[in-house]
Amino acid sequence: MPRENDRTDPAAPRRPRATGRVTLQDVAAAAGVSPITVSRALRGERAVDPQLVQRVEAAAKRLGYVPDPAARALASARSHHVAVLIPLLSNALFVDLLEAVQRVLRPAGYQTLIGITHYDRAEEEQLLREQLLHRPSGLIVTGLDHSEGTQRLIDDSGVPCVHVMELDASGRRYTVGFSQADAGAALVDALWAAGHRRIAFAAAQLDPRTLQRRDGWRAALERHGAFDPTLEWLHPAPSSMALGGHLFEQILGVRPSIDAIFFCNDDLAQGALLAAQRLRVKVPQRVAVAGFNDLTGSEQMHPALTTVRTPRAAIGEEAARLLLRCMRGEAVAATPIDLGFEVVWRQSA
Amino acid sequence: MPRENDRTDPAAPRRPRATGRVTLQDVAAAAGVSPITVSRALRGERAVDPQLVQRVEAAAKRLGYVPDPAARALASARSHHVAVLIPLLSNALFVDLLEAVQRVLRPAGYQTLIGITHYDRAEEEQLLREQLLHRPSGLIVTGLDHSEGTQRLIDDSGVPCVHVMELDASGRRYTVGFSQADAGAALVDALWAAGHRRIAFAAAQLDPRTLQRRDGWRAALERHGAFDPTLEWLHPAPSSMALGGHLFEQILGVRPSIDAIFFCNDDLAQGALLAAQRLRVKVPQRVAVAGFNDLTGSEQMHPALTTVRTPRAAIGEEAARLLLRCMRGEAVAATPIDLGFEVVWRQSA
DNA sequence: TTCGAATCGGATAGCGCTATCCTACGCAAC
DNA sequence: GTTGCGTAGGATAGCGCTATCCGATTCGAA
Repeated sequence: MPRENDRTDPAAPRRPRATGRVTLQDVAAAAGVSPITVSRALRGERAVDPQLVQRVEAAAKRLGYVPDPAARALASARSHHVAVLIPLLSNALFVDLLEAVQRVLRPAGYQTLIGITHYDRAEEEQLLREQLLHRPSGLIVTGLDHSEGTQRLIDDSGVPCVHVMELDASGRRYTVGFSQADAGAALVDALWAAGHRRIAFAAAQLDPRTLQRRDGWRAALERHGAFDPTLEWLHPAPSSMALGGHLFEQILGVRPSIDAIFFCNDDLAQGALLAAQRLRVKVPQRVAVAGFNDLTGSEQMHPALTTVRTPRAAIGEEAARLLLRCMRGEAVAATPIDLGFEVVWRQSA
Repeated sequence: MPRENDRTDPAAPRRPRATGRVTLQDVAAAAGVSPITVSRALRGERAVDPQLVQRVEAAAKRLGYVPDPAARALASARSHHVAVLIPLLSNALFVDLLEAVQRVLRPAGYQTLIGITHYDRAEEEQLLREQLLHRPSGLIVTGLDHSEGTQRLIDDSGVPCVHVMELDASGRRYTVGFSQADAGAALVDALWAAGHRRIAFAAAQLDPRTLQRRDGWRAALERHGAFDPTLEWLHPAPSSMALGGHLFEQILGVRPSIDAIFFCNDDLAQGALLAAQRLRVKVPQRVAVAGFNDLTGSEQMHPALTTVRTPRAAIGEEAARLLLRCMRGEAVAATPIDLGFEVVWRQSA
């Protein structure tokens, strides 16, 4: 009896590698059609006789056929990956965004590749370069401000790309988000309406969106004739509750006349509220505190934090849906999708 | 002049698709060797003349060659993906873990595929099934408790798998973590040493690790002869600061004799501390509060939260390193890697 | 009727790599 | 010599899919 690898006749075809996988071939044989027809039937590509489609689908289901992503990617030069670039996962904002994106993309058959840029444009570029190797079908990136190389990679790749969290009215990019500047201004207007007059802006990280909020804060104050550059407190370090506490203490120490502080995000603001307790500073009587994003926990704070609720889950879903349409090849207008925001008034102001 | 697609001679080879990509072929031509030699030289597979290796590497670098992951995956039946399954991203614990994993795996050339199970065993199984399609080189999963199907998928796939956050002494699985039960017991001992006698355990989510902490709490109390089943408060809902507040209020209302509460995680405990402020309950005088994990913010709380610091970053790194060795085909003993924990004593107890 | 156009299944040839087999060569043992 | 064996480069054949070209058939318009 010949051994497994006995190859007396060199012309005999080599035994195929037994991978145990159900292939298109198997489905084709079972359905009595050619492999290419199976491929087309399952992808809904080109017109295929509905009866055949049904037969193919039945066979595929019966055999438990699942297409091989690698083979697909190699043959079509497109994977079913979607690359998502976000600055951080330690900010609940981006986690909510990401979960929403996956909720839409996964049922549609797309794998999300997550890239964490740490607010670093060079790292973003490097990540994008790596992810483009996988020939993603789509791209979701945070914000509009990228390195030249990043922008060129996006453009040259020809991969549909949706920018989230900011809006671009130029019509050259797909954007889903809201106006950070308007949101900043709206919060200031609310504080103004409540009687606060010396409204400071305290920020960390200083990413583009933070600075846009700052611009909104400034514009609103100028409108009220109450802008003063010494009200601006910018700190380049990453946001944290601890830093929020430090800023709070420092601001009140240096500028006691300030009667409200708009922190660029809820992390800082929560830290400030806790520092206020330690320092026995009455909020909002002595000074009002407001944050941005309305993270979980902000409502539990004591006093509860006044903040701006941002629609990150909706942004994620909408961005994913928009991307799906682009990836399907539909012609979609690049109109900015503004999902707005909401000032949430609570006891801290 | 013939048009691009002018094909007068049907026997002439079709023009290759111009993808613009630098392939192995190109490098081979530039280095004056065959493609397979380039492949071997770059992968360090088999013995290749060092001079040739150098020539090939130089050519690859000069041309900017980067291997195509899809082609590689298809030919070798192995991608350079590592699938990571974690319950949540909204818990900083897992974010820290994930960042550490990526910090080790990315420089080694591996892409992480993140799967979020939402503490749902069926969803975990489904995610794993999808991710295995990509033929990952390795797997990192949270905990030891999985559905039968999940376990079978892992075993049958033959993909090296590291379990994190718990330890398994059976020697049949790779595990990196610490003893959740010991950590729970250690915290109880510390509370006991500080004079607390009626120590409640309050938990949400009720995942396996939470219950192990409960077991540690119970074992310690029994050792001290102070166990009482009415001290146990389990709530199946997901953890949140809000829920922590509710539990705190409820526990003190129903069992006023309780003088310390061990919350199964810092989220709940932080919520409890905030609720204490609202309710004007003195912590730790009236009741001590302790948490678990030492998340950012716990130190800022007022009073600062007593908790257990868990080495999640170290766990992520160690797990990734272990996995790398397995993926390289090294024979690695499946000894549990215990990275310990540390009780962090602060003002809340 | 005739011809162009539209429709749809199939044959063929890769996508860019790696597994596998093969062979040439050098070197030591007998 | 010759046999044996280890070493290292190369030829060949896919991995499982899809792009592309073909051709048979149908149909409406001229």
